[in-house]
Amino acid sequence: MLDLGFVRANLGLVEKNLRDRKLNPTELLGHFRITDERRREAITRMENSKERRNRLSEQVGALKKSGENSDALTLEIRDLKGEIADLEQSANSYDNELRLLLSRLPNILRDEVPAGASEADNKVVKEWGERRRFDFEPKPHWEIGEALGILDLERAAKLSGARFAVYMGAGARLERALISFMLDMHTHKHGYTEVLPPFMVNSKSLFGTGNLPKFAEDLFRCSDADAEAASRGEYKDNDHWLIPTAEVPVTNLFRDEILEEARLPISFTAYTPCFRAEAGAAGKDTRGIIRQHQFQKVELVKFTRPEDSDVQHERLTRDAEEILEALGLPYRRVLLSTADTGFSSAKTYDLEVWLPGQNLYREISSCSNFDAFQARRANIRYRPSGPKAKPEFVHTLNGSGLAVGRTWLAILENYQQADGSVQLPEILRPYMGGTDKIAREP
RNA sequence: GGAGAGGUGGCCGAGCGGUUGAUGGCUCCGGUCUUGAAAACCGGCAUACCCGAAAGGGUAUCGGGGGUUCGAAUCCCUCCCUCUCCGCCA
Repeated sequence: MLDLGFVRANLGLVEKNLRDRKLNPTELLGHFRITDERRREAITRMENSKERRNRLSEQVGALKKSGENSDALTLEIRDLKGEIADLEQSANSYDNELRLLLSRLPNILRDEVPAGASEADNKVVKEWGERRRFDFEPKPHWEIGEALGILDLERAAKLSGARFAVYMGAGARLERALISFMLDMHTHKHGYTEVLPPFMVNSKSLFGTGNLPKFAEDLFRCSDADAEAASRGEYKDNDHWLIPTAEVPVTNLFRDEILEEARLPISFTAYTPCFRAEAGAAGKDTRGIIRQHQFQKVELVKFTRPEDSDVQHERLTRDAEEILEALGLPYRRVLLSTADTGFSSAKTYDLEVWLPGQNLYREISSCSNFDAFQARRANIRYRPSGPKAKPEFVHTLNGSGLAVGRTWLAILENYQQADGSVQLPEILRPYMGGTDKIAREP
């Protein structure tokens, strides 16, 4: 969320930011000025009436104390009460309207984010690794997986419908191996603390990371969660939604807290399944396990001082890249354009892995700097040391380190052999019981 | 799920209808003292919003919401959370 005072003072900039993101400023910002004015007017009138009530009430107290009659004042206050209730209602309604408006405004993009109209304008800033040359026609992962008997999409559909997967045998173990390998690397080598958070969160948490109110349709919710209420700006702490990413529970760990500066930066890594409704993605990526309602992911989350977030963003992105490098998977780093950068993010790098079976690069990680945008929504602050010592919002960052399902399929496609087996990258072998390949069981 | 106890400022902890944003202690910040530090002493220290050029003023906030009252941290209702005991359970 942007700061109200900031939006008021920089309306032009906010509007430009919306245009850069290819969003509609009229729709999102339409009555900001008017709503803001009406809200302030209503608040001022309400507070003036309350002040009068408080003064009169004080006088009643004084009269009662000295044993004098206070009936006249009491009656006057009674009249005031109705007036206050009306003013309060109107002030609240303008206040809610403005807050909802504010909460739907995306983060301000960094200057270095390339201008663009779509993902086609994303900028490749780096390429790593050599694409393997095959002496046979490389297959897509769904063919390799089904043939090896380690991926069963048909039975998954029977169990749960489209966009689910069942991993079998070495396939299941490979998923688990990848999770362990990634967590080990991030905790041992990159200095992250491992977290195992709940896989369900309340709507307050989803507001904190920016998933609500705008993206309710992307989420799976439990029977106690009310999407309608969330769209009105009501966020509960006792309802349940399935997490779309570990970013939500992990970022919200410090919601409504003040951190000691000496603790920063804080780096967490978490493995969780992720649940996404994928509304609006109908017909997209229907083959294989590219786009699932449930997938596993190892996430990286950082909390930093404002002045450190850019450096930490680079570092976090490197931490994710090192997983790909350790696995020997060719990838490229892409700086997302203004149109493709997510709602809460000020700047995002995507890592795209090479998939020879489909002859394309595919997103496998997304690493973002959110500035104070999430911290403001979730009220996550730190106390700077020194004479000023006033709490300030931290900066939050996160990135996939990596999406496990997509890593799984990248290994199948990149390491497939002519005989249908899949060679395992050296570094994974200890996690796979010492075997060096996945082959069809005889 | 049932019974009981409790949720107060960065932390601990008083207050249990009347100028209480809230006693006190700790932490933190500034100062005195000291060669320096510690100790001691003095002073300062919540947040958001509204009005105001500013100085300053106002409103709200004692887990959340609602109610009673001229007036609520204090009384009532309700929800949430924590702790203890019982039950159930992977």
